[in-house]
Amino acid sequence: MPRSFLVKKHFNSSKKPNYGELDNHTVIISPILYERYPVSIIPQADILSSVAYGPITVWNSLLPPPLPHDLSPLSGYPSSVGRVSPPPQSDTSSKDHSGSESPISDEEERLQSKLSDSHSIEGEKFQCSLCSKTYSTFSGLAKHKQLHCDIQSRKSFSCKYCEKEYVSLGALKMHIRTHTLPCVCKICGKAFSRPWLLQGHIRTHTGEKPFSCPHCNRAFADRSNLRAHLQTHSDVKKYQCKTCSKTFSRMSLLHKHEESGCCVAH
DNA sequence: CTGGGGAAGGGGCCC
DNA sequence: GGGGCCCCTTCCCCA
Repeated sequence: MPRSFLVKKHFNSSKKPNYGELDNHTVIISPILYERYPVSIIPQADILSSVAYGPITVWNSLLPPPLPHDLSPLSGYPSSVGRVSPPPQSDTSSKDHSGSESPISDEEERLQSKLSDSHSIEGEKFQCSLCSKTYSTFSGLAKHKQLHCDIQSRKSFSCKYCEKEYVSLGALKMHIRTHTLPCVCKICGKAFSRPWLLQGHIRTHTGEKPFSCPHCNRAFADRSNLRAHLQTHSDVKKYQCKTCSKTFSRMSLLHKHEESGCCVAH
C-alpha cells in the first residue's frame, strides 16, 4: 500500500516499544446530537479490550449548529437507538491481544544496548559508534542517535498487533489506534481510529455537508470528495494516461483505464 | 463499462 | 509530544 511508505517492511519481533505508554490513552470527542438523542454504546470486548485501550471514548461535547428536522438522526435511524449493531470486526480478532509483552520498555533496553556500543574518548566522553561524532554528555549522544544518526533506531517501533514498524513512537501510536478504534459512534456503534474520522462519519447521520462546490450547487461532507468533484469541472483533469493522454478526475479511474487495456505495457 | 459520489483509512504537517 | 486538520488514496456503489 502506498500509504505505508513509513512502514518498515522487515519485521523484527525483537524490537518493541513501551506499550505501557500506549495504554493510558483517552480520547475526548465532542458530541453532536448525542445529548439530544442519547443512545447506548456497544462494548467491543475484542477490539476495545483493556489490553488495547482503557475507556471507550464517546462523542460527548460541543453541539453542532441546529439541524432541520428532516435531518434529524432519529428520522433516519429510529430503530437504531438502543439497538445498535456492533461494528465490523477487523482481522485483529485473530491477533494476539493477550498483552503478554513485557511492560518494561524493550525500546529503552535496545537503545541502551546501542549506546553501550558507543565508546568514550578523551575530553569528548561519548562517541557515536556509527558516525564517530563525539559528545561530552550521555544525553547529547542519546539525542544525536535518536534524532539524526541511528537509522535503525528511527525505524524500530513495531506494532504488537501486526507486523508494521514505524520511525517514531507517535506514528506507532497513531497506527495502533487503527487496531483499537477508540472513537465510537453513539448512533450506530461503528468505531473509528480518530475523532475527526468519527466526525466525518457523523455527518453521514446528520446530512451535514459543509463543503460546497463553487461551480455548481453540490455540497459534500468531505473536503477530499469536493476536491475530487472539482476535477469533474476541469477540462484537463489531474490524472493523465501516459499513453493516450486522456485525463481523469481520479487516480482510481486512471488505474481502471490502464487496466482495461488502453495502456497495455509489455 | 465508465465516470462520479460517498465513506473511510492513514501518514504528514502545524500549532 | 499530542491533537486537529490536511491531503492523498482506496473501496464500494450507483447512474
